[in-house]
Amino acid sequence: MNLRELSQTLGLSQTTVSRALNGYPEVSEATRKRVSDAALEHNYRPNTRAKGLATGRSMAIAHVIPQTSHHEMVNPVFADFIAGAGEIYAANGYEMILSMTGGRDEAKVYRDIRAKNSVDGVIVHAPRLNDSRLELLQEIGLPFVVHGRFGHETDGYHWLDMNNRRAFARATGFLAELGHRRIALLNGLEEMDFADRRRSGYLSAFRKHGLDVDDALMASYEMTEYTGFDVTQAWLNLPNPPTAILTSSMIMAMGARRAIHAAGLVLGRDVSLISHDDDLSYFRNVGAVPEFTTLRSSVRDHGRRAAAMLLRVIDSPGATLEQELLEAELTLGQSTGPAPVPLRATKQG
Amino acid sequence: MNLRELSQTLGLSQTTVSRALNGYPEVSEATRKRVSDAALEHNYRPNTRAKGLATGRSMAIAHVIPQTSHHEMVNPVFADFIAGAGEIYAANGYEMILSMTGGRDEAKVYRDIRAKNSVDGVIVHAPRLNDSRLELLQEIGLPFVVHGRFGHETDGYHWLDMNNRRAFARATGFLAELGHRRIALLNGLEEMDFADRRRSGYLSAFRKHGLDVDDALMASYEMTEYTGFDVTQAWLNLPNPPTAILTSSMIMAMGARRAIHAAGLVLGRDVSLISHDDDLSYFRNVGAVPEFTTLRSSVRDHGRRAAAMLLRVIDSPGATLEQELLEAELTLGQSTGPAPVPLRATKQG
DNA sequence: GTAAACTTCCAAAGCGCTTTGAACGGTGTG
DNA sequence: CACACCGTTCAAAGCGCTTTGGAAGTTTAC
Repeated sequence: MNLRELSQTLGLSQTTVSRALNGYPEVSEATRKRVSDAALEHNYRPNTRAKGLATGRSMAIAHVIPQTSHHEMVNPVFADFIAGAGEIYAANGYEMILSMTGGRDEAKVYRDIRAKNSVDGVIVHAPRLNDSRLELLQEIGLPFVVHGRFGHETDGYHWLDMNNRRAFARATGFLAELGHRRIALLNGLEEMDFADRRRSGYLSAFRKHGLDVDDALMASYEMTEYTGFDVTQAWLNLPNPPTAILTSSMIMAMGARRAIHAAGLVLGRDVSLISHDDDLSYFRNVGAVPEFTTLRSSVRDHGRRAAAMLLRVIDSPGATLEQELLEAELTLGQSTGPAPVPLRATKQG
Repeated sequence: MNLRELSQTLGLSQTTVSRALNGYPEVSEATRKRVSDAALEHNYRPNTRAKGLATGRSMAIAHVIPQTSHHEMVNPVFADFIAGAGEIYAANGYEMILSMTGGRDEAKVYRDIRAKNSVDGVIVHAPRLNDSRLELLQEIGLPFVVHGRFGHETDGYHWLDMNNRRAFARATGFLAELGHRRIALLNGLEEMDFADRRRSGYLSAFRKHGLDVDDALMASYEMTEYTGFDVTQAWLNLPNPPTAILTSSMIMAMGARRAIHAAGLVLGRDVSLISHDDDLSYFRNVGAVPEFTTLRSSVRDHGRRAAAMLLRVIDSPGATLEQELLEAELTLGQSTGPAPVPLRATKQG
């Protein structure tokens, strides 16, 4: 059933039917009712493409997923982010199209999207420290919202980010106040913006608490379970191992936990652990007292907010610069405790 | 740059330019070259919507992600499946649109997709045992491929599935041959088709090896880490605990491993564990001898195959019924070993 | 040299929608 | 009664592409 057929069965013009369905004022309530009843009865939906062609709007948003690395091809947090964004799109009649850059030229993917005119806007994922995408996107003039920020270039574009720096400063400070002086950081890949901000927060707390930075205790890797295990195991074998570890993802934290157990140590007593937690549904850190102390920030919620932001930007372009910085919540769990005694002793010496 | 502009700069008609770019024979090689050079130079891409409107094909595939349950809202394996499918779509000029049913009426989502005419086909995820979608999809006449099967209704539609029954029969048999007699099954939600087939395979091995089925050792839950932990912990506290556990997902296996460690037991010695493994990139079970013994079947590969299948179905509708059953690979790791002695003794008694 | 057969290109219609500009009938006003 | 005005409806153009049905121009066949 298309518009022409529907209008014919109603004995009305396409114009009137179209207007009735789209809520235009120049149609009487009586006919509007008649039209929408008929539309419902025949399960009429306007053809997406025809509507898009006529309006110049496609009612679709693209999420461009970069291939961040060889192993971490699909970061599991994308799934939750996208689920959140999808809620907003569904509620607003938008479609979500997903496009993985794979091995292809990233710039080409964006340019294609622009040239094909198939979406009204883009959500940019996984911004890097020196990311050519900012310039590119501004050049091609496609509305976009970034989940995160592009290094020091934080102005002139719309973004939504978690306050990574403050979160990791806070967590590091919390551990320092528990007496830990050897605090390790198990971070994501160095070139990622979030990883840089987290390290920066970590280091600022070191300065504030007068701790000595040890490069050996800062690692940047793909955020897989096995990396978490390997790195932690290596750290625990150090002559002067860390008494506390900060990890950038729950998956890494699970690997770290495994290494700690494997070494015969007890989490929260021998080694403290704080992880950033995207609050993924299938990893939920539950219980009266959760197992892990975490910096929690729901990536699903980020998805919702970023999507809503993009829709606002599309609706009123150039209205305001939308920038939202979300705070992570430090949630106490059983994985943190005071620094073990032997190290407290060295702290005094 | 659109077709009209491009044809004007070339001094050709839109017809000729369109044909040149789409490889039609009635255009000389010389002009074809001239046209495609100009298209490249101006970065011309045909407008997706206009092309779709004209051809009646939208060059897009929808993946409809059901909300399987409250907690496991976004099954993490979808991400990898979709990444695999995305490769195929990208290589064939298709777009992938993602649509989560969320809390909405599932049938309505499919009907809308059909009525809006915005995709050429659908991949159906997470089929259930009694799933009304089969009838619905056949009624509305939208090409579709199912990842999995709809219960006993295995004919009359295109599907790609893993041989869940055989895989779990094999793993159970393998454990039985190692002397285990108390083998537990930690499965996904009961209404899911895959869970039913896995239990059926598990039970068939019980019959074959003359083992006694104990309902207390069969659990069906959402496949989260915490469920894996909780259920395993409860099992280990049983007066007559299992000596081996089969899990339906690596995430559950990780929870199970945690419970085994927490009980002071050693994986592969005190308790054996075999998990189904979707071969997710961030959970990859690596190492010379992998930690877990698994039934491995790359869900990313499933995504590729299902996508390719759907494209074939769309290209030649009604050609053949495409049904592909993939075998999982039993990969030996360190999580399995002979049944511990005290239980071997009871086996004799 | 002319008809037939290709080759190469084009004008125009059509895909299903929105939207502009105009028409039509009914009301209120002077 | 004529006029303007308003509410309601419509015909037609246009979005950017493909494709049908020619129409030129070029080659081959007799």
